[in-house]
Amino acid sequence: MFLMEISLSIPCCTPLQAEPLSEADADELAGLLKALADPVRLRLLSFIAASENSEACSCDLTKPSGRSQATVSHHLSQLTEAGILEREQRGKWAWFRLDHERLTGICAAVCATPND
Amino acid sequence: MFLMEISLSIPCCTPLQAEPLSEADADELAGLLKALADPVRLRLLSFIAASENSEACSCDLTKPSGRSQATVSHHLSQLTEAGILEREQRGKWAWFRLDHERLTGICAAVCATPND
DNA sequence: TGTTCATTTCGATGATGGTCGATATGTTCG
DNA sequence: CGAACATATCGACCATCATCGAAATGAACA
Repeated sequence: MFLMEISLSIPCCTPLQAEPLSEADADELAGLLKALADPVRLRLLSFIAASENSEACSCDLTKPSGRSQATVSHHLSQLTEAGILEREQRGKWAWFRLDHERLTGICAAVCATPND
Repeated sequence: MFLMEISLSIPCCTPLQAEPLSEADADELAGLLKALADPVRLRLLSFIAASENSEACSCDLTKPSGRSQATVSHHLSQLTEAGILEREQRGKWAWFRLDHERLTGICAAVCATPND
């Protein structure tokens, strides 16, 4: 059973339910949602979120995802390009951290209503 | 400038950030996000949300979307199948209403953290 | 500098998905 | 029942995308 409260400010996109979305705004929000809308990417995010400090090394992500190293790199790039992950090079390893604000911004754009 | 507060309970899916998602949970959540992740569908939702009582007739959605009647019907079906829209037949017209709970449930699954 | 290892990029392939015209289904009304 | 209209389904086409092996890039270290 879950009961939770989320406080949001400064969404990343024009809110869906505030007024009719322009084509450009719809493209932008759809692009971010597309980045989320893949089971492998969701599991990568989930794995990272469950790790210490919400960050994980790329080398630890290949095995649990069940995909090739090239495919995992591809997905991580997409999430990074969408601003949902942040990439940091540490020695020869690449570390990825979750950007919680970005994620809540996307949610705010989808769910926020004018009366909020 | 937007400043808003969203109260959530009973998300529709296993939360992304609570623990590592199973493949089945990831597939389910990805399916719902895919339903959202299209600019035409986002604009349809936005148009409906901005209408009286958060509902609109299919006949009023074709023109503003800039797509053919067949394509609009296709998108409305996808949103309905995902539970984001509810379809109701009134005479020969089909009316669609936004399911706010479903939408906030999806957002909760994406954004909710264990400490919420 | 050259070797080693982690990661990205490239190229190709198969699958999924958005789009539309045409047709089918379903609803109202005379 | 039959005509008229709204919506859904069908079939086809084209674009996008997930996937992987192979090759290229980048970083550490001897």
